[in-house]
Amino acid sequence: MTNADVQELADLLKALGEMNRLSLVCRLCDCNTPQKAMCLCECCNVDASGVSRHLKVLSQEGIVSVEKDGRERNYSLNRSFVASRLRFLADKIDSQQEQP
Amino acid sequence: MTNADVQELADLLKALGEMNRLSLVCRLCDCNTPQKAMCLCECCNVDASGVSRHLKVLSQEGIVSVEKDGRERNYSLNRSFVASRLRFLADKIDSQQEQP
DNA sequence: CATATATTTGCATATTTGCGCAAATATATG
DNA sequence: CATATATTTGCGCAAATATGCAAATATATG
Repeated sequence: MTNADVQELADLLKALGEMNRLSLVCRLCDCNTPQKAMCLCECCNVDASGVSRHLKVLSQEGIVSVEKDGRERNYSLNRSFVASRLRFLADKIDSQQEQP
Repeated sequence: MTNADVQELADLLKALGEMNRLSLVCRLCDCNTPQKAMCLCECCNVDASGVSRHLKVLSQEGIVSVEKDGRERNYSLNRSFVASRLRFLADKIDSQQEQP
């Protein structure tokens, strides 16, 4: 695992490791259709601009996808991407190591 | 998933979501025996006090365990705990939701 | 006991981060 | 075009975070 790989994974975990962002992710997790940002405001304790910024972070990390629809944005969770990265780390972590 | 559950998970991810801390975790990941803090210094770009602080954060989140041995501390990764938390989130994320 | 080694802690500092508010932008609709 | 709605962005601020250095602490060893 290269240094860059570790950095990339750390960035992903950092994006997920904030209460309001993780709340957004959990909210999207429970939806099977893309959600408008306004609608997502309800699940965390910040105003619209804060939600916008959090969603931008999640989007930059590839955690959510955005779909433009008129003046609205529809967000959806990139389930397989996020789950696979988490499992990748989980697998690495609990695989037994050989004796050196 | 309660609000407190989300917060707890976010705290764990935040602890993992920092380059030097994740490097420490990866390092411990590749060892099957507890490692001394001094030895762990090599894998990240901070001095001993920085490593000490990072390990403290990891320890507080239950990510690593400490074992006192004279003037040294031996750290080991709590593999099953960390892996299970990551898989818990992965499972939640990529499980398909029912139509509402 | 004196000294060396391992680790932690206090302190200062630089940087990052999350936030709200107001303004800007984009787009729909009358 | 005027107005309403959705979202983003600039700005300032307070709190959190990461870091190094030096001092403190703990413990081993001569």
